[in-house]
Parts: sequence; C-alpha cells; structure tokens
Amino acid sequence: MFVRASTDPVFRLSSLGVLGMESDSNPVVSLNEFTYRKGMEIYGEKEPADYVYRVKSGAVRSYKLLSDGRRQIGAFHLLGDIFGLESGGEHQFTTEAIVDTTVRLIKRHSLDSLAANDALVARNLLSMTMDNLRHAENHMLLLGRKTSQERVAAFLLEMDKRLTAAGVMVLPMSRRDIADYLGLTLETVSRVLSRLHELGILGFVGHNQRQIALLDRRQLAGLDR
Amino acid sequence: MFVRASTDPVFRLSSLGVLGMESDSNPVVSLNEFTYRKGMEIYGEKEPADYVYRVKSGAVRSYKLLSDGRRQIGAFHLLGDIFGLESGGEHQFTTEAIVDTTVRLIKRHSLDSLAANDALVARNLLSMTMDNLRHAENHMLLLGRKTSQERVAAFLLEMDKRLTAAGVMVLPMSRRDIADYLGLTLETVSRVLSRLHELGILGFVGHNQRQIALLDRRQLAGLDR
DNA sequence: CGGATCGTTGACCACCTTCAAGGATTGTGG
DNA sequence: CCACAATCCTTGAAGGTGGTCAACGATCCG
Repeated sequence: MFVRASTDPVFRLSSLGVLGMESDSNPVVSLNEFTYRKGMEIYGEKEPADYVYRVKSGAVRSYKLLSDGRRQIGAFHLLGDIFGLESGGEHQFTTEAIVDTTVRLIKRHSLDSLAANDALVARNLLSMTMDNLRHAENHMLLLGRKTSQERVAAFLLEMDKRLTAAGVMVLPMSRRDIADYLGLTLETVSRVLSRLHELGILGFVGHNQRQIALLDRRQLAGLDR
Repeated sequence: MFVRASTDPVFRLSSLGVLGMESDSNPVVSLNEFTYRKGMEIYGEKEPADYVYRVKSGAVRSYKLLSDGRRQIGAFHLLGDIFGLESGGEHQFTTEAIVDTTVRLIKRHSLDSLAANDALVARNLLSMTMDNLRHAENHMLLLGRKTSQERVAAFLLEMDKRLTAAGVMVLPMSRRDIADYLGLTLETVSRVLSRLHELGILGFVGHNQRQIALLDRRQLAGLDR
C-alpha cells in the first residue's frame, strides 16, 4: 500500500465538456483521461495542484497521514465527483484509486482563465468548493462528537444516497478505509456492522461483505443523531 | 446560555471597504456594524445567509449541535476574520459572540453582484472559501486521529499564531469552548494544560487561567504530530 | 491450489469520559 | 467595598467506549 505508480497510467483523449459545466462557446481546454490501477496514487499531499479531476469510473480516497502512519480519510470520490480543486496551488490531500479508476482531468490554469472570463464558471467553482466545505463541516461534527454507532449509521446513509442501485449498495472501500474515514478502527467498524446485521437493520447480499442492503433506513437514521 | 438577543444590537454606519477587498471603483454596498454582547447569538444554523460578517473586535464561535446537546465548534473567529460565507443561502453553523463583539456586515446579495462583475472579487471569495476548507480538512485530521495532548498542543499553536501579543496570548474562550472545538471534555483539556504547565512548556500569566505564555514552542510542536 | 488480503470475533486494556467535590475568579447588589 | 451567587477551573476516583492484540475463517488472485 501507499506505493507510487511507477508506470504511466493509461492515456486517452476526449472532447467532452469541462467538468460537466458545458458553457456555450468555450474552447475545449486540455482535456483527457487517465486510468489508475487499484491502490495507485493519483497525487500526493503538497504536490502542485496543476489538475482537477472528475471520476469517470471507479472510486478514490483522499487522505492525510500523521508521521506515525495514522490516517484520516477526508472524502471518498465516486462516479461523477470532482476532486483536486485546492487552494494555494498545493494539494491538501493524497489521493489514491480504491479500485481501478478512470478520471477525466483538466488543467487548473485553463480552468482559472475560463473563470476569469466567465462569471458562471467562477460561480460553479465557488459552489463546488462550498459543497466540499459543507461536507467537511458535517464530518467535523461526526468525528468530534458522534459515537461509533452513529458514525457507521451516518456512513451507510451517505453511501446509500450516493451509490445504491436496485436497493443494494456495493461499497468499493475496505473496512480499514471506512474506519479511517470515520475516525475508528476497522475492528470497531466490523463490530458495529455485525450488530446492525443482528438487529435486522442491514443485510449482506450473497457472501460479499461489501454488498449491503439497508433494510430499515428509518431506524438507521434514528441511530444517527 | 443559547439565549437569543432580545434587543437589537448597537447599530452604526461605516463607509469602509467591503470585506477589506477594496476594489478601485466599487460602489460602497450596504455596510454597517453591529455589536453583540457576550453569549448572544449572531445567527442560527439553517437561517438564511443574507449577511457576511467581519470581526472588528471581540471573538466568535461557530458550532453545530446534536439533538441531545453535544456541541462541535467548527471555528473561532478572531479580529479581522470573515465568517458567515456559506453555500446555498443557508448558514451551516450557529454563531455566538464569545465576548462582547463588534462585527462589520455586508449584504450577501450585494457581494454576489459585485463578484458577478469583478473577477477579482470572485477570486477573493473563492480563495477565502478554500482557506476555510483547508482549515476544516486539517481539523478533521485532528478530530479523527490525534490524541488529547496533540489536540491541545495544536490548539495552543494555532491560537499563538493568531492572537499572541507581547509573548502572551489572551484566550477569549472557556475551557468548555476549547473542549468542544477539540472534540474533548473540559476536564481533559484542563488536565492536559496542567500537565503542559508542570512540564514547563507553558506558563500562566498572573492568576488568570486564560492568559498563557508559550515557553517552548519547539517542544509543543513536537507534541503535535 | 497456495498465498495474500480482508473481515470477524474474543479477551484484555487504556485513554478519555463521567461523576463529584472544592477552590478560584467574576459579576452583582446592597 | 464587601457579601454572595454564579461561573469557571482544577483535581480525584471510578467507569465505559473504543482500541489493541490475537486467532481464525473467508474471499480474492496469482
């Protein structure tokens, strides 16, 4: 783990809209795709933030490390999410592909010049950053004040909203990833999930511990304050 | 506590620059000052975010509450800080004056129209929001992964940077505020501070427990990872 | 099939919380 | 200016939630 990608990721070109914000008459700026294999680093904390990314397929984790290896995941980036939009020109997180992942990427400086001329693009950048801020603020409440049960319940509800298809969510991330997102250990996450399973609040689909069906969202929401 | 201001705060007019971002030829938008007494609420979570604020004097806490009263303070706003700049038109936090506090306030919609016409203002809004985001991201690491000692050390270093004059910092907030900022109890904060005092890392000035001199910033930084 | 990774569960433990008491400081009214 | 209450801070003792350490089973992947 934490191994730097030694080979260049798969490279392809695309002519789709910038960040999904298709302005009427914009020149298509340097816009292409990369594919990262499971576990590969996309960028490191404190590297220059020259690109902004959008998840085309797969999933990404953003995290910070303490010197002794303790890890805090700040966000998971799923299909359609934009990440890497940071202040000051330096990335604030390290990001890795959780599974094989394809991202669309945009040069930051072309985005900046777009924003300088188009107030709508500027508004979108601000709006996206504020969305990230709101997520971080809610997560501070979770990390600072919620119990393990409340944290896991909140996590399940968040993921349910973001990636449930046909009543089942397929989590791309491991128990350790979940734990590092929730400020817990993987054992505690596992125990709480087992407990919720016993209580009939969730079910595992097949024998895959990452395919989860929420059987009682109402009750789950009650476990989160 | 948590009592809503029943009387209108002191009202004055001012003709200074907007948010400190004096553009060359901007019309001075609705710009005035309010003073809040210690403990008074400035705005509540989920209220419409019609104004943005700048601290002229005093100090402010921004927090979220859980249904049973657990509180997480997301930030302290000190002299010169801007707060209340939120997404979606709704405030994400409740804010209160920690001590008697005067704020300058700006109508949000006038700020928006300014930004629509002036790319520099728009950049400043984005930059400020990104600064808030970075603070929140670092605080997530603290809340999710740091020990009580590391949290208090980080807090002291942050406050030292922001409000030390003549080698002494005068904390406006109580031990409970600090605890709710750091995701601890007030007893734990008190114990850690006592320990740091025993170790000679900090000193109390006079008999006031809120006037603290950092005697060994190097060692303190070592206690934070 | 064999190794590596992942997830679950149990036993024990530590850090921080809870509960409690007492002292110090601040604010208020006489 | 003092008396008194309210708030704040500290400190001690006990307890609990979640962490640590360990073993084992399941799944994945070569």
